Amino acid sequence: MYQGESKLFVAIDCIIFGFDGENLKLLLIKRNFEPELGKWSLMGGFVKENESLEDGSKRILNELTGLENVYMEQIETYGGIERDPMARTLSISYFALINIHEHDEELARSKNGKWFSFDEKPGLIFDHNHMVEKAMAHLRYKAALHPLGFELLPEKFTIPQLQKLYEAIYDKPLDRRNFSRKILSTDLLVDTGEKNETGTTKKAILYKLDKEKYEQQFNAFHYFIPKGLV
Amino acid sequence: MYQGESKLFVAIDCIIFGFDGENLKLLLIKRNFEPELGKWSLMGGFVKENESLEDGSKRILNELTGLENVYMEQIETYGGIERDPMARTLSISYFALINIHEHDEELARSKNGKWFSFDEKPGLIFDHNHMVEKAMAHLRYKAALHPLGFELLPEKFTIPQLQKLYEAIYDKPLDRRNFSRKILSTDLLVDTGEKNETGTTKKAILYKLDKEKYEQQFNAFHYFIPKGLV
DNA sequence: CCAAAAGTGTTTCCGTTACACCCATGG
DNA sequence: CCATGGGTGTAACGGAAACACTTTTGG
Repeated sequence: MYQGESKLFVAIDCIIFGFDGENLKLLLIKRNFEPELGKWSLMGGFVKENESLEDGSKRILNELTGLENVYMEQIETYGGIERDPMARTLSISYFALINIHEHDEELARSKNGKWFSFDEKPGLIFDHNHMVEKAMAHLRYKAALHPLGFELLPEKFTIPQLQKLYEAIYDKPLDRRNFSRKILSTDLLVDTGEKNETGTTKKAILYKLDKEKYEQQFNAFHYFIPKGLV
Repeated sequence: MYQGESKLFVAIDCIIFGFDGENLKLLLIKRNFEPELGKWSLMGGFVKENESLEDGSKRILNELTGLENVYMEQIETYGGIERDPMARTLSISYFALINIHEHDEELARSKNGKWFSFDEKPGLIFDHNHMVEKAMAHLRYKAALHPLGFELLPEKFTIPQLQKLYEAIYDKPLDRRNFSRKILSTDLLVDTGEKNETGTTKKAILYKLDKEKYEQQFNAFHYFIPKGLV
């Protein structure tokens, strides 16, 4: 069936974002395999004959982080003829937003994984730099209008933490008071009654997501950042 | 190289939108080939070994419409295991916005192509219905914020025509005066000095796109439709 | 001179912004 | 008691929405 048509290698590459409280970070691997052994790249793998793309992307993310139930989104499929010098290979990029403190550090280390801030990120193989840029642009685009940011934080978090995240995403300072009002006006946050214990000054309120409203409202337009920023 | 990894069939399917002045339409084909001979589907084809995705999508669109230089955008890649009963096949969906009056009708007819409004659209094979829905959602999402609509109109067009297009996309009536002001405030339109001759009442001004500004501002956020609509 | 569609103006309203003050905490 | 960061309030501004009037055209 479909005789005479070509079959192609199809890979999945994951752009894995994390947030450590100060900087937005990217999880990369130093390749101990060919091609481009010894260079940095995104975590990736081939799509198997009996595996859906969704399953494949989850599997590949899990191989490096040990995580399941992570927010992932298919970004784009890259299909230039010469993008992989070994053989014609398509690559479908997925971005993943993970809570950086929950992943399996041991596992990541064993796969030569390392977190990088954007200002110290090494050059990557193939078109992976381009994939990262595209994913970053998508993150900025989407986080401006949709409550994406929560995916990068722990289950309980404070509004100042969320603000730091948005400031990291857009690399711009935001007004505390306006940001707080915008976030609270979405009605997506529930006061847990607890306070952040880590601070040396006034303790901030710990909120958690109202999962139900979050699902429902995810496609509504919000404006988490000042207009004209993206 | 990459021995032991699977290769997969990879197809491209095109969601082709057109606008006839009243309704938003979709160009579909009645298949005279297997599988699903005799049923309706999107125009598609396989990606060739020596062809990039971009070239492939253009080729496939051209085979049905005879058009080149069409606005196309990659939407999503579908990779469920069972989506094509003949053989495991990925499909990358592209949407195309074409000026319905410029395509090669003869060619389209020879390929069993036919335009459908959304309310008379037949059920489609495989996951093509889902692809259409996704593309439609993308059109709504994007046209709300970016000046996409122009791609569907003739080179010279009037503001009322553009408004009818937006009303078709969102299936909602819009306020003439506010819509006109919004569009003109973008500064993307140039008055050609000509007037639309077809009307039986007051003739509307024919505008054309300021291509340069269009390219520059395409990624800026506009609000062509009232908030909360999408 | 009438109907139908196109063009332009104005007021109102609401969300965003820009800014100030108070409160809690640990040292 | 003071420095630091967190929470809340308010006035001013600007863009969007709601609405009305005038103009052009063909019949």
